[in-house]
Formats: sequence, C-alpha cells, structure tokens
Amino acid sequence: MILTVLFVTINTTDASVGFVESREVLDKQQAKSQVRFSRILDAATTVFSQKGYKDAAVDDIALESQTSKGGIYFYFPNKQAIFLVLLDKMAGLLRSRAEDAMNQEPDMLKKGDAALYTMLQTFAGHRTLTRLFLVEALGAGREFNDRMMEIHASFSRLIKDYLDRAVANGTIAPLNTDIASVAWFGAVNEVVTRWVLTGQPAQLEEAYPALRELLRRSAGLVAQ
Amino acid sequence: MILTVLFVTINTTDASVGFVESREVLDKQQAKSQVRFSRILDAATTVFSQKGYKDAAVDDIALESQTSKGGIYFYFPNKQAIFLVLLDKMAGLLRSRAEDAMNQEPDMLKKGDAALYTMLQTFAGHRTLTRLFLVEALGAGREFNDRMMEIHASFSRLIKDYLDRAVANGTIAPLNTDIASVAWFGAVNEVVTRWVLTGQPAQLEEAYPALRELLRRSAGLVAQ
Amino acid sequence: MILTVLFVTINTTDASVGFVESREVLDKQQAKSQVRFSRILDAATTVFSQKGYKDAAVDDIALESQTSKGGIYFYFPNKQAIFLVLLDKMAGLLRSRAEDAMNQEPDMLKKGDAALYTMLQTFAGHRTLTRLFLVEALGAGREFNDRMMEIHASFSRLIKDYLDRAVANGTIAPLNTDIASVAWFGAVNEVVTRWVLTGQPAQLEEAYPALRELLRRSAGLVAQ
Amino acid sequence: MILTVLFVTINTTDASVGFVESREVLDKQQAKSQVRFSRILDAATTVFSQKGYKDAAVDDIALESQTSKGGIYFYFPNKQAIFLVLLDKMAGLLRSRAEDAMNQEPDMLKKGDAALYTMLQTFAGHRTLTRLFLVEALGAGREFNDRMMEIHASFSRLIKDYLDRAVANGTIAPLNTDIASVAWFGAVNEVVTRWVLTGQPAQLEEAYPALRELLRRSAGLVAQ
DNA sequence: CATGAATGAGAATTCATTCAT
DNA sequence: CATGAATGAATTCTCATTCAT
Repeated sequence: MILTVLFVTINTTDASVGFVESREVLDKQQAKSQVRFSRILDAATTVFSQKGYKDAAVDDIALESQTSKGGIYFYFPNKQAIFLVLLDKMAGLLRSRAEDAMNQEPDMLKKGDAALYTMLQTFAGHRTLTRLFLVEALGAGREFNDRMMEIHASFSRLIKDYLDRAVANGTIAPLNTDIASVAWFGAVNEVVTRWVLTGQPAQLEEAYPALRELLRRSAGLVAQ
Repeated sequence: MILTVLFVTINTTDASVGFVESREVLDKQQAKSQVRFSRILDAATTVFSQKGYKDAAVDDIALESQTSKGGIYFYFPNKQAIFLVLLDKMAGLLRSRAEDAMNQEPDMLKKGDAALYTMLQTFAGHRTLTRLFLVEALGAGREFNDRMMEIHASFSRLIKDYLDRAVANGTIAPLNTDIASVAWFGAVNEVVTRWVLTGQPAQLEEAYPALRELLRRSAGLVAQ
Repeated sequence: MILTVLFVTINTTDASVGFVESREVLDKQQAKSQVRFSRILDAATTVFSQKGYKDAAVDDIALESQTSKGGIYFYFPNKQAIFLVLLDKMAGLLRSRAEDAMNQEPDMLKKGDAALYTMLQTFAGHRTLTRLFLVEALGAGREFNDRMMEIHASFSRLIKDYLDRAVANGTIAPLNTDIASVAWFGAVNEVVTRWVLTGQPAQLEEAYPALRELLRRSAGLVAQ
Repeated sequence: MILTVLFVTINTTDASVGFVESREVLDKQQAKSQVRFSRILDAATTVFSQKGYKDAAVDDIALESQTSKGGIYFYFPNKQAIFLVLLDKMAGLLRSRAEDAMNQEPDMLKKGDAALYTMLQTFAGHRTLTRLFLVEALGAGREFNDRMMEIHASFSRLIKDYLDRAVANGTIAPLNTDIASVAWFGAVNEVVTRWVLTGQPAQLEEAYPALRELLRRSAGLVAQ
C-alpha cells in the first residue's frame, strides 16, 4: 500500500495528493471488503432460508457467496454470528420502517394503519429474510431463543407504546395493552408466516384490509 | 421378548407350559411394548424440548428412556418419526380438547370462550410439549415445515368453521374469516410462546380474560 | 444375545448350560472389545511415535488399527485420552518392573543396579513406547506437561526413596537426595533418548556398566 | 523498503536528498530491518513458549511482534524457520557462554564448575528460551528431532572434550566419557526442566552445589 | 517492504443408522 | 426383541501460506 502511495507521489507534484490517493486506495479496499461482506450475508440469507439454520453448512454459504470457507471465517467468528447479524438486520429494517411510517402520520389512528401496512410491505419485499425471521429463528437453538424473544418483545413494546398513547389520548378505550400488544404481534406474525410458507395470500398486502379491521375492532373501534 | 419370557418359563416349570400360555404371554409382551413405546416418547419430549430437535441425539433419548439406541430403532424408523409422533400427539390433544369443550357448550358465543380457555389450559398443562409445538417445530428443518403448516392450518380451520357458523348463525356480523382465523390462532400462539419462553404471565390462564375480550371485540362483539 | 441363549437351551437338555453359554457369549463380546481396544492402542503407539502427538491424525490411528474413526471415539473420548493411556501404560510398566527388581534384590547396593538394569531393559524392549515417553510427551502441549512432570516426579521420588533409605542405612554417605534423584533420572533419560533417536549404543544395555559406575560414584561409592 | 524511507524523506525535506543519501538511508533501513527481525524473534519466543510450537499461530507472533503476517513471511520462509533460528540462538548462547567460562578458568577442575554454573545461570536468565529448548523442542515434530539431537550431541561433545582432556591431563581417572558426557548433560537437563516446569528450586542456581558435587564424584573426584 | 484479505487443505469430533450377537 | 459396537459422512473451525494492493 505504501508502494502505491509512493508511486502516486512520485508521479505527481503534490504530496497531499498522495494522501488523497491513499485514502482512495484504502476506500477501494474497504469497498471490496464491504462487497464481500454483503455477498456473504446475502448468501447466508439464501442458504439459511433454504435449509434452515442447523442444516445450512458453512460450506454451502461459502459456495453460494463464491468465497472460501476461510473467507467467511475472516469476516465472522462463527456460523452463529452470521445468523445473528441477519436477524438484527431484519429486525432493524422492520423497526425503522414501522417507526418512520408512524412518525410521518399525524393522526393517531392512521399511525397504526401505516405501521401495519409498512410491516406487511416490508415482509413482502424480503421474503427470504422473513422466512429466517419468523420460521427458522425460533427453533435454531437454545442460544437464539433469548435473542428472538428480545426481538419479539421489542416489537410488542412498540405496539404497546402505541396502544398506551392511544389510550392516554382517548383515541381508544382502556384495555390490557400488555396482552393486546403481544396478541397483535402474534396475529400479524401468523398471517405473514402462512404467506411465507404456503404462499397465501398471493400478495401479502391483500391481507391488510381484513387485518386492519380486525385489530381496530379488537381495540374497541368501530369501523368507519 | 416372548422368547425371553419363555426362557424364564422353561427354567421354572415346564417348557410346554410356556407354549400353552403363549397368548397370555403375548399380551404381557404387548403391554411391555406399550410401556416402552411411551417411555421413549416421554423421553423424547423431554430431550427435544431441552435441546431442540437437531441438538437432541438419539443416544440422549435412549439414555433418558432407559432403553438402548437399537431399542428405539425398533419402535421408530428414524429420529424424525419420533418428533412427528410427538407433534401429532400434541395437535390431537389440543384439537380434541378444544372440540370437546365446544361441543359441550350450547351457546355459540360461549363455545369460543370454552375453546380458548381449554387450549390455554392444555398448553399450560404440557409445557414441554408446548415448547416442542410452538418453538422447536418451526425451525426443525425443511421436512417439518409442511407438516407444521398443516397443523397450523387445521387449527385455523377449526376457528374458521366456528366463525363461519357464528356468522351464518347471526351471532356475529360478517367478516373475513379466512384472515381472522389465522390471526386469532397467531394471537394465541404468541401469548403462549411468550409464556413458554419467558414465563410471562406466571400462570398462562391469567391471559384468558384479556385475550377473550380482544378476540370477541375483533369479531365485532361488544363486551357484556 | 438372549436368542442365542434360548437357542442353546432349546437344543440342549440342561438349562444351566444356557447360562454358561450366555457367560461365554458375553465374554466373547468383551474379548472382542478388548482386542479392538488394544489394537487401537497399538496403532496409536505406532502413529504417535512416527508422527508425534500433534501431527498424528485420528484418521491415521483409525487406518492403522483397521477401525473407523467412530470406532476410536467409541473407546476413547478424544485424542488426548489415547495418549494419556499410553503414557500411563508406559509409566506403570517401568515403575512396576523397577520396583519388582528392587524388591527381589536384598542387597541395598544391588537394588539400585537391578532397578537401573531393568529400566534399560524395559526401554530397550519397547522402543516406540519409549519414544513416546521421552520424546513426544514433553512437547505435546500444555495439558500434558503437568502430567509428564508428575510422572517424572514419581520416578525421581522412587529414586529418592531408594537413596534416602541407602543413606539411612549407612550404605552411602549423606547427600542432597532431592537434586541427586532428579539428576539420576535425567542422566538415564538422556542416555535412553539418545539411543531412541540416534540408535547409539546399538544395544541400550551396553550403556549399563558405565552408567552404573557413574551413578554409584556420584553417590560417593568407590567401584569395587 | 528504500522507497518507504524515501517517502518519509520526501515528506520531510527534499526528495533529491533522498537519493544522495541513499547509502545512509540503506543503513537506516537495515537497522530498521534488524529491529523488526529481532522483534519477531522475541515475539516468537514468547508465543512458542506459551503455546508450544504447534499451537502457536503465525498470527499470534504477528500480533505480539506488532507486525503483520506478511511481514513475518518476508523475514522467514516459514514458521519452522523461526523456531530453528530460536533453537540455534539458544544453543549458541549456551555454548559460547560455557566455552568462555571454561576458557577464562585455567584450573582444569574449576573449568567444569565454571561451565556448569554458567549454564545454570544462562538458563535461569532466559526462562522462556529454556522452555523452548528443553520442553517444546523435542515434541515439536519429526523435522526437529534431528536438529535437536545435533544440539544435544554438540553439548555432550563439549562435555566429552572436557572430560577427555581432564583424563589425558590426569586430573581425573579414566572413564567412559562417551556415556558420562551424555549422562551429565541429561542430569543438568532434568534439573533445569523441573525448574522450568515446576519452579523448583525457586532459584535455579540453588541447585549448583549439589549438582557440582554429584558430577565431580561421578568422575571419581572426592569433594575437597 | 508491509499489510491483511483470501485460500483450502485438513483437524477433531459428532451422530444417525445398521447389524451381529 | 434388546443391546451396543461399529461405521463414515458431515460439520465446524483452524491456520500456514500466498499475493494483490
């Protein structure tokens, strides 16, 4: 790398350019690293999703990502770590999209609708990640259960916060938001899981109206 | 094993007696067989629930059931079969209890309540089986997903039938029972899953009132 | 197995034979087990001795012992255990032979001679085990060092006891038996190590007279 | 490497100077090279001594020496070479010190004492190198055994020469110096090995008087 | 010259399944 | 029928070595 820098320096008249170039060189390397990192994650998504966590071999991921086994272990300490990164990625994606959708909607009632629709949309747009998230993750082993429950809990909490605010707000009548939030999450979960495993409904978003109606009513709201 | 018994017989009284009483012997043997079969299933429940499907070794089950590996392979063609029997056992238990509860209740509305309460009760009484059913089963591998979806579907259909009848009945207003049944099942699922993995609520049945209220309302019923 | 027993019983007139045969059957199995166990140990001796502990693959031992890898892991929990068994075997062999030789010799001075000669003889008769014991064991890894030092210490202690008794006895004049015993052990060690690695002297026993003289003198005894 | 230095030069004063002073630059570079070379050796000493040859990773050495893996492979063709350099370094150190000590002592008897004391002192002052030399080296693999035996032999020869001269000299009575030299080396070896592995005696030099006495006597000398 | 990403050939260990006894 | 020895394919992870930058 220093050689590269020197080469540039000698061939230019400005040393500072040398540093600029050096930055670029570094960037190029980092970019390459990034690309490979992503390629591994993509491959892992595919493989985990196809074979399940336990049945997926690191070799499979290496093959799929066009890397070597050693290459994968350069980026990840072990198989589990890959899975966890994927899980967190999906959870983060869902959370941020849902929160964004809610923030952009001033109306309290419509906030919930927006979040629900956004989540269905996000799931629909990442079918393999969704499979990982809803199907493979729970049974992937003792070590993952805690993490999964945290993630589930974080979504339930998101819903609970919304419901609590809506109650405080007077938008909806008081209800057991603890159970309600868990149940809501479960309801959406199951609809999405069925879609991911059986392909019903063909377009996940088709479930939106009925689901919205259901959740609204369960919170004591009459359809308008 | 018959031979074993015979052997004993031979050494106690008379070999011919052994043959004469072979019928009785067979029964005895069948009973013994049954016992061993159950012992294996119980052991499998424990082990699968503790380690998960993939991490559970047939040796573990053999140890726990006080049999030998070979013994297990006499009763089951392979490891997967044990798991499937367990799954079906739990599904059957749940279904029959829920159906019984509904049949015993003439009032349409209360049928649903009874089914819900019975299911929570059944889950609560079989925590390890529940864990298998809701946590381990999904991620246990490709081969199990279809079966699991069938089971999920069968419960959703049970709910759907009930809702359809209630609609036809005029008990509740028309609604998308396809989505509703799946969502209901998911809602209950998630509440039970949380309980199984985190121990909340301490008594699963505590969730009943809130859950009942929620589901009722979602079907357009006002709490009485 | 029971079948075998029965078969025998039915075809004989004496039930007690049944038991005799059953014993024999068991013995036959146990004998087979013993044979395989030994075959693995022998193979391990060869392989470890040829390649060293670290470079020896369990696969090599499996090949050499005409077993499968799994077969080896049925008898030993891991590679290390095989090595330790071998080490203990050699240590036990040496110790017991040396002690026997000393016990059979009433004369104090000759006890030492007998022990020395016996050890040289034993080493000479088990060249590969000796290699393991003196060459491979020390550098085989942190976990083995403690054990090796224990073994070394046990031999030094054997020598020290002898020296102490000889001193108490008046056979030899007082000396620092702590250092002397370690040094003696080291002296013999090195002579044997050279033999094992370079083949000098051709017959290890050839070193006996000089070594005996050396050790005797070091204890303050004049050659007779 | 010159280029690297040039780079620095360019950025500090004047590029042309860089070329003019290229001699000096080369020296500077060589010095830097030397430093890095030593740093790698020191790191290797530490790491090999801590983990053993096989368990030490080149990465560990790179980390410890604050270099990169590639850097190490610039100075050494492979891992084995590092170890051999270390071995030769220790052997050379011991030899030269022992020989110096002997040369500085005119009295034949005291030559031996001086050599012994110097060796103990040298070992005591380089505990990690000693560990490498006496513990790790033997079991490090087939390839090292020959070299180790050469080293052992070279020390034995040193001792043998001394003994032969002492015999020729009339200082000591004739004895089998071939075996005696090996035994002496082994005796010292074992005392040092025990110290390195168990920490006994706390100060290695404490063993000197007893050891000296022992060796002297074994050569037929009465303590004065 | 230095760096560290990349490779790929193993290594130890596990385990479902079979089968002789 | 029961047992447990035996198999061997599969799996995760390691690491010396190479080489583009």
